[in-house]
Amino acid sequence: MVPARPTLGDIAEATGISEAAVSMSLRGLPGVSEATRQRVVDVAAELGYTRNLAASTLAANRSGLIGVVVGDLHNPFFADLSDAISAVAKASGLRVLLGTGHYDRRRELDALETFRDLRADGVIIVGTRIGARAIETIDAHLPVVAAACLPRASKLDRVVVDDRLGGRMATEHLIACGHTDIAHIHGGAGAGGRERRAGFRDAMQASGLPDDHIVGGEFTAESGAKAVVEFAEAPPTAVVACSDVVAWGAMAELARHGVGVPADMSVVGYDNSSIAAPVGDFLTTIDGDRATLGRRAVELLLERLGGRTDPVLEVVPPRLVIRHSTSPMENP
Amino acid sequence: MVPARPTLGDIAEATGISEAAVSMSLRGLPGVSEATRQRVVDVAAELGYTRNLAASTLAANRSGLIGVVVGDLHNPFFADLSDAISAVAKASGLRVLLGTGHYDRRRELDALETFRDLRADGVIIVGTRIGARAIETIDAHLPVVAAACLPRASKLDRVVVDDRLGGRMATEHLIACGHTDIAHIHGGAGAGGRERRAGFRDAMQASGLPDDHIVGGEFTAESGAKAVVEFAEAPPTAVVACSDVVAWGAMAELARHGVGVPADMSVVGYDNSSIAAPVGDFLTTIDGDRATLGRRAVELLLERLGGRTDPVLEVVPPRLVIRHSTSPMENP
DNA sequence: TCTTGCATGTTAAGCGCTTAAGTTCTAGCA
DNA sequence: TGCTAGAACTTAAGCGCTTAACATGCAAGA
Repeated sequence: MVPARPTLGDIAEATGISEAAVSMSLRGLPGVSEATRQRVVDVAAELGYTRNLAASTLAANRSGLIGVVVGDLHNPFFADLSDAISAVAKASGLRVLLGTGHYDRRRELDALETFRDLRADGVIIVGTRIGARAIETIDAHLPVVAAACLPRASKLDRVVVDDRLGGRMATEHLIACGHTDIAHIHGGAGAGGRERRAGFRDAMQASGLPDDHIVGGEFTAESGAKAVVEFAEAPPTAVVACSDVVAWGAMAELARHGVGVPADMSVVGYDNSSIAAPVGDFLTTIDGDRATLGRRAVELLLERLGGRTDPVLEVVPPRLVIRHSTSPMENP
Repeated sequence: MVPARPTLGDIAEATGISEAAVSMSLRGLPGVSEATRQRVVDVAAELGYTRNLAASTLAANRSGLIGVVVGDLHNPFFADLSDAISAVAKASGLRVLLGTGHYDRRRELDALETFRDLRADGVIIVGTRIGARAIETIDAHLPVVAAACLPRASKLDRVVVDDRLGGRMATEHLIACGHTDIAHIHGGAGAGGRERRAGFRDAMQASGLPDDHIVGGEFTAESGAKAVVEFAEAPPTAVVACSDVVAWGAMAELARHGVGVPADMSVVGYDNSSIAAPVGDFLTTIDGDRATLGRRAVELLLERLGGRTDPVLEVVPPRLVIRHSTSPMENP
């Protein structure tokens, strides 16, 4: 363990070339002949050289690292987003490390501070609950981009999904299918819950339909199941759920009552999460476009590193994914 | 952004104390009077000092960082395990960073190498598919502990759940409930799949029951759903799934077909993951004891750092968690 | 009164790298 | 032939910290 890892100096000695030239060779900088570079690379491989990131960070004042602080690893939406971020960052030659806090503000902040201390080039926070003040303190040191969350730190770059639009799109899809009696299972104060509900209302009002058939209250499957029970007396013909999980809970309950989806009732979910997978290619849902979200987050970070200073708020439109849980209203 | 962060030197100047003394003060080392320490701490706070981890890592040849390489963020078992690791490590004064590869060997290796280059004090790999050779190369530089996966690198410390026992426990529970027609939805070559299946067979054989009703093949919800379709012709009365996700997929499909759980069919999952939450306090499952797994992984790492050199393989027994997805067989 | 010893510092070297500012040396050109 | 430009390096300073080795002053024991 730790058997004196070779350094640039060792390579320099072995090749008879100066440390500086070795460094330049290894990093592919101009100013070294191709023959020399090749020799250096060969010797480095032979010696099992690995560059010391601590040393190069210190010397160059750049680490080539970006940190991602994820609020909750269990949320598949965030997991997808982190994956997207990693992929894009890697393409830009940056390495990505994750920190997590499992919704514990203190631990989230720890992660953020670790990245700051590490001299990461920048940080992307994903669905965290860190306070605006704490973020601004960090942002003074290294650029912070918020993805899928909206801290009230005005000077930050932020990328979010337009959940209100998403709620509207889901509802409009059902209206276009001919449904008029549509209920919404809402998610209360959870992430995007309010906006999605507002979108539902927008769509219903725009079509002159009643917008007050709203039940539920949480982002859980139970909430979905309970909602179904609640409107058992006077069931709507279609439902907009605030998330796929909720939709799934509702559908499970409907199945138990012998209500077929979409035959007897159409259901739209939200998130296009992998949680929709159990129901196969089944659930019509709203896709939050994690790929775009992740890509833009990295791009905004790169722009900041490139010198931009004015904050950007970017709203990514969601996408309606029509599958098989919704169907046109049959004319009676 | 990056407005010349204060250094130890700045604090030294501001307090009129040497850099060395400032360093010792900030780290709480002996050799400095309490009065001086307090003064240093105050001035540091006032100046907004944050320690440069790159510099201290370089100088001390220790980073206080441990890396966790997670195979798949979407697997809630791994997410839980990472959480457990973070918590324990933090209690030992170590900071934890995550790297992920989303089951891409190359990207997993990238993460591992990043930690090596960062001079992390050690690495815990969680359910990754990195090859044994690659791991041993890294292990030569910094201690690597494998959790919930069994790379064939013999010199490594490893902590695993006794999945064979777990599979047996799940099956025995159903047998104890009076079931005799029990199927297993297996997970193929995925982590623990083989062992869980072997455990299923152990239990069935021990009770003289047929052990060949095995379907499925992957650790996905789809696989679970497909399995249900596969045995639609001659459904068993109980099912042992190789994971909660798979059980969940199966149950979703069962629900669609109007098959009640546990009324018409008992289902046991595996992992006791938070994914069991959508189904509330519902899914009977095998608990892999992530807390113990995570704690032991960190402890083994600390022991390595403390000087132990002989490899350890630790097997943690699982626990049966009886909930409401299984019920005694009704006598016909 | 003269050591000892401890508490409280200080000095200085150095961790492994990057980079600005030289130094050679060769080739091209008038 | 002499001059210059560029290619291909080398030198040396320094990034911000840690740490071993050394200094200093003061209380206590002989």
